[in-house]
Amino acid sequence: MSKPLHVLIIDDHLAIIEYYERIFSYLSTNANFVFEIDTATNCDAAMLKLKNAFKTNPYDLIFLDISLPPSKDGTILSGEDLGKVIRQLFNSTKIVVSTHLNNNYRINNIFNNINPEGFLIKGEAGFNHFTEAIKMVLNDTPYYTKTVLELLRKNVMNDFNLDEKDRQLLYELSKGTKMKDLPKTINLSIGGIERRKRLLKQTFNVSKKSDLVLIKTAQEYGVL
Amino acid sequence: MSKPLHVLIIDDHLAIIEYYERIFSYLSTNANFVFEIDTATNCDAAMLKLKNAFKTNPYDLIFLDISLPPSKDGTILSGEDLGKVIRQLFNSTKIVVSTHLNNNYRINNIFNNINPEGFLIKGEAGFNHFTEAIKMVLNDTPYYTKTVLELLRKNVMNDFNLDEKDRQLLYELSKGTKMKDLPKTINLSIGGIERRKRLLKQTFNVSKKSDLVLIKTAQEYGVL
DNA sequence: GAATAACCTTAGAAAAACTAAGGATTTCTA
DNA sequence: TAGAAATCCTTAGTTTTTCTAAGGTTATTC
Repeated sequence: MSKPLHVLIIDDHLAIIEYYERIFSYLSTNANFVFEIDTATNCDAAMLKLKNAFKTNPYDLIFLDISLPPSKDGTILSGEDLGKVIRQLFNSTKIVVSTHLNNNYRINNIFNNINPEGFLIKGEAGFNHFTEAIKMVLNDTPYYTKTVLELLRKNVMNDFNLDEKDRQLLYELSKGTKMKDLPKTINLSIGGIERRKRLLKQTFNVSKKSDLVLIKTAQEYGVL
Repeated sequence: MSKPLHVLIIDDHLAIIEYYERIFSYLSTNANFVFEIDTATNCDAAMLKLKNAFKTNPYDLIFLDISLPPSKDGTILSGEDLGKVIRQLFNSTKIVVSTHLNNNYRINNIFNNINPEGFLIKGEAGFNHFTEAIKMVLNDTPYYTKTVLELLRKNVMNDFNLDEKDRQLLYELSKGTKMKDLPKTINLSIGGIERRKRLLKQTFNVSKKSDLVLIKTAQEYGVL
């Protein structure tokens, strides 16, 4: 019998953890896998498990929720930070992100920060999706659910060449941040920001239209 | 009983067509689908089918090979052109591209020109992949095989902000075009092209390395 | 080893991006 | 609804980036 696959489940809802455990146990009996499963319900517990595993028995697979309460010392703010740590610590650990977040900007950020092998949106993933995801990811094939795939697809398509500031601007606008407050976060003069907004409206073909239209269009294109 | 799904299979190998037909027939008996299947083995035949279907019975699903012999009149050069026509003619037809091509530059182009709902690399797709692809695509969920997914994933990740000229430069270099000939195709002075190449090497962290290294790195990142 | 192409530097021109300031217009709100 | 606040749109001037042109150095190759 081969060495069991070391798995860590990180989620702040016990019910979800139990759900995942059931899925792994199903795979054990039906697909000939052997798992050794750890769990953590918050960032601190997760960090502890990760540090221990680092020395002795690195994880093969980590299920990672993004919305987690921050660590006590405030250094780890979410599952996203945790994911970054995992990538730093282990280089062959497969990460499967499972989250209810479903807006493009956040998904994009998660790809940039974690680049997970699997990415499931909770609302669209059921038992079959999870079993499939585990099998695929362990087999070196990425697994993404519908919303994620659609975002990826839009992403290859459009070639807008926005830089970080553009994206930040769009994001802040979508949150309703006021123009006069933007220079604090974006490091440009009001004029410069206005210029960029004008150009953004141009690239999205919504010149002369409202900011709301800009935001919605950017979202449609999967940029936001 | 519901209206049958109108399917067109385009591939220049009869064996492949018969293989696909078997898959559709399997789905008919095992997954309660009803298909009406047309086939075409070259661009002209495909165009004819498309034009006929346009008036009477538009296709729900089209399986499209990319490497096809060009049409007699030389207007349709490959499955890629055919895909563009399909997108122009029909707006609700799902396209599944199945091809043996597997380099990033071509895959990228196919996304930009056709943006298929399904994309399978022939070497990595077997019976299960095809049945799964059909079911998923008809259910409005994109389906892509491993290589394609990995490319898409790289694509969200890297944020190099290359413009058309950069890409063109990389492409020409990869073909072995000489620097002195580039101004003819790229519309910049030699100096400007040299500058861009220097910057490209910088963004890919291969400054001071050879052009070949640049090309290979760009390919690894899925840009080329 | 001479020709050819690639690479690098420099100086200057041209274009693009940004700042700052002020006025016109719209939107908010008390 | 009048006044305040925020946005939008100029303009003029500065800084930064990008490009051209030309010439010199270093590899390649025939």
